[in-house]
Amino acid sequence: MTEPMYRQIADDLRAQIESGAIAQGAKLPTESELRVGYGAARNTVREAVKLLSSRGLVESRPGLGTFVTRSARPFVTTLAAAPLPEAGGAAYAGALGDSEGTEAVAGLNEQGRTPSASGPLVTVQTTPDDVAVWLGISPGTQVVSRRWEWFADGRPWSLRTSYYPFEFVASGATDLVRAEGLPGGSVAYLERRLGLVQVGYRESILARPPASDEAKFLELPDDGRGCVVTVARASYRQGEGRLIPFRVTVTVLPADRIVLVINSGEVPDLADHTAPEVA
Amino acid sequence: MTEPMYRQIADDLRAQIESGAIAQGAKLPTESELRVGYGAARNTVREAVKLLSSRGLVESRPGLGTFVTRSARPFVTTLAAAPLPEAGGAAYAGALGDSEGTEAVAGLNEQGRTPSASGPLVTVQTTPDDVAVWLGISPGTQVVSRRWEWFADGRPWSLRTSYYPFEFVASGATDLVRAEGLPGGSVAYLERRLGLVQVGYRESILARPPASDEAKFLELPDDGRGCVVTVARASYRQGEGRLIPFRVTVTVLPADRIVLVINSGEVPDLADHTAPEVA
DNA sequence: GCAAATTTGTTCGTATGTATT
DNA sequence: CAATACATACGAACAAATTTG
Repeated sequence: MTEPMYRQIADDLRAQIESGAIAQGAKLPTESELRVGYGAARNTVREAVKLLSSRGLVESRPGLGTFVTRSARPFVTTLAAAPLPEAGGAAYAGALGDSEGTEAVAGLNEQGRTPSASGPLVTVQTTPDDVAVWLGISPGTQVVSRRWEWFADGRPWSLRTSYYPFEFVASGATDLVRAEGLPGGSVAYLERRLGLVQVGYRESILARPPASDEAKFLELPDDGRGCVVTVARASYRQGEGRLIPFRVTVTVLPADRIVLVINSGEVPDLADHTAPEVA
Repeated sequence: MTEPMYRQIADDLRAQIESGAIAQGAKLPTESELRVGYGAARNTVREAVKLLSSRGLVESRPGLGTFVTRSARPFVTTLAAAPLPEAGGAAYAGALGDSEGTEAVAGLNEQGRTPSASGPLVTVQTTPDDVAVWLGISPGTQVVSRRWEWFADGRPWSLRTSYYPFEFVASGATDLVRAEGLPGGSVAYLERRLGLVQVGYRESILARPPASDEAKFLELPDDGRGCVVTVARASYRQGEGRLIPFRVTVTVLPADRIVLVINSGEVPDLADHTAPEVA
């Protein structure tokens, strides 16, 4: 029942970090010092440090040393804003995903962050299987995908990809395949062009390890540590006596730098009462 | 700029897994076989396998071998249900956190899952710093914490801890310190006993590595792989001309087994149109 | 029930490469 | 260039878990 030595060392170091005995940003003892201090082989203390590193508690840099990770102020994103039942046109407007311009990240401005985006990368492709299910179309059908890369304060912040049935383009929504932002957002464009009115949407949130392209863009270490949070939104319109999905947007965010917020009923302004950020 | 050998091996194995050449649940070659196959030392192929393991792609079991992880059907939890403005009493009722009984997990029943809970573990403690901020009370103040352990299908599903200012007990809400469920939930109890009416709440979602006690209960491997999703809810009441937080509930869920869903406006039933679950 | 074989887990030692100052 | 510190790679030995004969 005795713990392996590298776990004991890791637990000891973790306790020192969490108690503040080793402060944020401070340098850990070098591997040689740890080797002597714990009376273990260098490989063994490396196992311990790797455990902490894979948990994100410390970061190692060759030639410099190993440092306690600084927790950065997270980007706060408000998900489901209060419903806007009296707005004309679309009955519901969401904070994350409707707009393609800077409106989509207005919340970041309020936090004193400066958001920016790459233009959309537009591709026509065979539907990914999962997207086909959400859009209610047959696997193998063509879809238009529009991918944006978002930055906040110059740091990568999110990857957002929207999928539309290709038939929308054939029906006249030709701007969908132009690599430019759609004024007012794609939902408004589809309403103008095809008369599709968004009456609601469903968002699914999950956390998972990053794909390699995601890890690369979001600057997540490619060693399996850290994960991404994805917010997948299916937008619905009324049609044929039932609700029909007409767009899917997937937003991928780095888990260690974001907080998602949902307000229900009457709540104070975020500035007045900070959102819970669990340590 | 050449990739380290253990990464090349990991990439090769990952490609085989993702292409299906090694099926879900199938056994990887043993470390000895991999050593011969890749012409590397055993420690090197172990590094490669560890990388995949920390990403959750494979699981190793002593004496048996290493197997491709089976992706389980996730538990779907609906977060912000449609607002209930016409309900008497509390203006807003939430799906996750208001009720202490089985109502809180009714959604699981609909999925054919059988939820169960341990009784609450009640403690009176000094306020954790973060909780103090959300409750708007001074650090060092006493709070009542009520922790529930939830299971679904016999598997651990979530840890839920609610915090209340201790003054509520002194003011007459003495049942808060009893280790029993409160009929109708604690929000209803506080309204009956103290006249506190919940007018809204804010939920903050984030993903982070598990604390060691969380990893233990949720049966997450203690090797840093995997993370937890936390949903922290601050509940507000109207008072003194402003909104005052009166309760904080933190729910901790295993990231690899859950999906959070938010509905806005008109959406189909979940059973009719499956929530997006991004692969 | 027990012993052997198989497979992963832990620990050590050593050597060399690479990034930073 | 030299010193420092982490990264990679190899080899070896023993421990612990599991299955099989």
